Amino acid sequence: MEIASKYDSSGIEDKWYDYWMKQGFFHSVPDHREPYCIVIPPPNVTGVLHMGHMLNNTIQDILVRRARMLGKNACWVPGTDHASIATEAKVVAKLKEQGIDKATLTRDQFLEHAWEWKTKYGGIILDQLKKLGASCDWERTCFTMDEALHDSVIQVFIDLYNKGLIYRGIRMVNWDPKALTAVSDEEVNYKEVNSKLYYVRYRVEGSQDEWVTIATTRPETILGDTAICVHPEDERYSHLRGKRILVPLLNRSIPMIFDEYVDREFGTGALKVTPAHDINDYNLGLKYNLEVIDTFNPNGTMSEAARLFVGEDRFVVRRKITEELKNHDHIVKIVEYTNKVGYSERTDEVIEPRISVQWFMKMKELAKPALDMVEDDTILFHPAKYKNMYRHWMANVTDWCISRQLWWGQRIPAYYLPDGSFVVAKSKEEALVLANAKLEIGNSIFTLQELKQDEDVLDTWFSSWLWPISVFDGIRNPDNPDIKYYYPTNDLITAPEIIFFWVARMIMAGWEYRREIPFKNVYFTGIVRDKQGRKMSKMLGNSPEPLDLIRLNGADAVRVGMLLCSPAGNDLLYDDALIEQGRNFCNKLWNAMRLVKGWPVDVSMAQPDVNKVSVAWFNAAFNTALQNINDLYNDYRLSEALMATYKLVWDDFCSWFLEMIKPAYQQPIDGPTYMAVTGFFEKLLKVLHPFMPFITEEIWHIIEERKTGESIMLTSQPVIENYDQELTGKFVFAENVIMAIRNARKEKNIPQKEAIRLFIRKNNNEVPDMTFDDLIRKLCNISELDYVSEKVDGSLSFVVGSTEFFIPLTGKIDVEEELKKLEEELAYTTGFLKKVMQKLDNVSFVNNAPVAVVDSERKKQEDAAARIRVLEEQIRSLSGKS
RNA sequence: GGGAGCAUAGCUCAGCCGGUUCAGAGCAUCUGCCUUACAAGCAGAGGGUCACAGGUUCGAAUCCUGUUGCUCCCA
Repeated sequence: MEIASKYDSSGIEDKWYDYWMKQGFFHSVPDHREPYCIVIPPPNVTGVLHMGHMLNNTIQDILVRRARMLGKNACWVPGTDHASIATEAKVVAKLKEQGIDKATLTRDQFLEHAWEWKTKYGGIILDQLKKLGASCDWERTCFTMDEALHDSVIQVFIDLYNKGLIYRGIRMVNWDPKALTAVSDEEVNYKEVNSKLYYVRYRVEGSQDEWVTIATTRPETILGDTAICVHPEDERYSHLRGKRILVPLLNRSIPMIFDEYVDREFGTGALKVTPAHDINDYNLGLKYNLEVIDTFNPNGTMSEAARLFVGEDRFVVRRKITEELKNHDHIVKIVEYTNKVGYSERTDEVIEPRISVQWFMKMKELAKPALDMVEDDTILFHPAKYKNMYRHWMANVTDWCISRQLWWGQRIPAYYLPDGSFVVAKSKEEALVLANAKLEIGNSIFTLQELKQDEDVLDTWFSSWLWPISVFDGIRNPDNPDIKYYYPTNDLITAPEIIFFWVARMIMAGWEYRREIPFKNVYFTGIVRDKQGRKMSKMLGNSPEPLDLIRLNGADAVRVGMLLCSPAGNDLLYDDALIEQGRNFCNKLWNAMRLVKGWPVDVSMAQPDVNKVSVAWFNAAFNTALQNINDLYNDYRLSEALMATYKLVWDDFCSWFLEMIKPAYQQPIDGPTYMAVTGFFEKLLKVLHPFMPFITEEIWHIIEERKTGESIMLTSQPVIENYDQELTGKFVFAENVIMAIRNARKEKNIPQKEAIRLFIRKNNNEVPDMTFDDLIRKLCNISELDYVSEKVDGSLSFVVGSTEFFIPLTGKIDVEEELKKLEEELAYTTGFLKKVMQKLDNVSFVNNAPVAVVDSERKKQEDAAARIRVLEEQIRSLSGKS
């Protein structure tokens, strides 16, 4: 059979993915086995696959596939998130393109469009994950607005409201004037911007020419000023006590107030107070009972209350009012200034602090157990450093604003009565019952028509925080078999950016509704950046198209490339070279298969000793490596587990083992060795499978005939078996000998084809160990290998440990060069011995250091001394001759 | 402004509850090789005052203090 010399992933990957799907290998139902469960961090329905998803989902797939091969009942639940703001923005934009204004639609009409959009685009990202090889249980695919999940959210809202944990309150919120909704503190990004600091003077009421100068970055808010505040101990302003000030342009009279809040060093030390448009001013307003004048409309234009510039945009007004203030001689100066401005994470619009009525959730009570469970390692973070960040946030947690002024999402189940009070209930009908039950006897009862449901929807995270429970319908049916079997889930793989948005809140919800953790481990991935360390973004155009990468290199290569350089929690600097490395590795594996498949097998042949020892050695190497790989997995050091596997395959298996047992050209291999080789190959494929699902499946089917319905993904991971522990150490010596001979050949230009003789002299009464002598003979093309008691003249020589090796050569020995090399080695070893002696001569060291350490130093001393004797003797005899 | 983390080879990182010549890995670089699995390869080589300055110790990349630089989180 002719097999291509280069591995080509095209065709192979789709073939196997279809096969896995058709066979239903990804599907899981509860049974007697130990469960292993991951719920996917649901990507937005607006999203398309980006590099971050690739990394994140590769890791999940590795863990799931491995768990499956460890005999667990593995279940990876996929799904998507409705993403209120992002999706609504997309739908609004799309409608606009079609000439439809959202404002002309009813809520129901709009939602119809939104669902249509979701049906059309919402599944794209999940389909893309299939190209990556993701072994999700697609039959369990969930969406945060599916009926079950929706109802769970509503039920939880009602429950928390009844427990007094949800309340309605007037607060300063982060208003997004573009999305026309409040957003939570976590959804505001602060960016440093170059702006200006305007020094504006306000006239003191009742005076002709007495002024107070304030400094502000937002002159457009002057129209909403309701006080001027200075520090009570600021002598510059003490004369203004009891005075009133006139707001420029409006001549509205406002009080002077005195509060320690003011920073005397900043600006002029006098602060204009605009309670409606600044959180700190708002607090001052509460304290001094100031008037609140909201001068902005929801869309960021000036409201009637501003009296000037009504209907004009806040940033246009900033410019215009500055002109106007100049004209009236109120501007003292304008200086350049850098400050931090909040931007909406969703729309990138400048956030406007705004007073409004919103729904909030109390966090303090829920945060306590959620913090404890991470502190005491009931839930483990990988890497653990994120515990610090988590602790800090949880200890300073503030109430969560959960209402959003949108239509796409779970509508808040609160119903308002004509008198402005409200009841919270699952349906309008139930709300009516509750409302009437509250009535005092004699009052006329309410009708359905009189009830008005709250217009707002809930924050998307208010549904995702239930995700690990709600995907199994564990809120509505807390005792159903799925939730009881799969929950708590095992691992969560996510980005540190959403540790508060999501991770912390899932832990809270898990405790509140199941009295259990939602997952045992949280693995934080890094951010995928470009070579210059910049975050990948559409705007910069610095992100490769993931599906192109997969098409060109194969999903296995992409998975390997991405993982190799991304230890948990460290950012990954993406480089095409990484994928190339993955691709080369696929090719290596492929060619190893070609080699082995190409050997004719002669079952009548006895197994040569050299093969026997080689097999025993690789068995030792494999098991040692497997132990290490298992340990790395257990520590969630996946990239290191991959690297260890990579080296086991490439170095130990391909570079050493296959060369060791390789038959001569066109010669057959013996049966037992061939069986061992294919056995090892299969074990390696299994260890590799979680990292590289496609190529391992392909090769697994090539190296042996398989039945329909069989798959490597259903096999078991190799377990540690007995092996000769001493063999690894003995091989290191042989390896050194082989490398020394290769070097000698290279230096002397002796081609591999030309056989050489090798003589070995043991010193210091050492007994020769001949375990690998045949192997050395084979790999180095040695025609004659003998032990001698005297040095061999006219030979190239080298020393390994304190054993001397001689390669007889005619006329090719450069004595000077040999001496130089020996002198160098001697100098090095002498230096080493000196250092060891320094330690051993130090009484404190011998007395204080552990016995094992001292012993090991003594051993070093002996070995070095023995080696020095041999080197010195070689030098003596060599220079004696010259 | 408050807090956290990091600094080791050209790059990405491991080592860090002190103890093997401990200074490592992969990639990159350089030198030989188209050796009948693989040039997407093989065989080798070079490369670091472990950010800087002190301290503790018989012994420090590892522990302590300070300095500098970078990153992240919160306000």
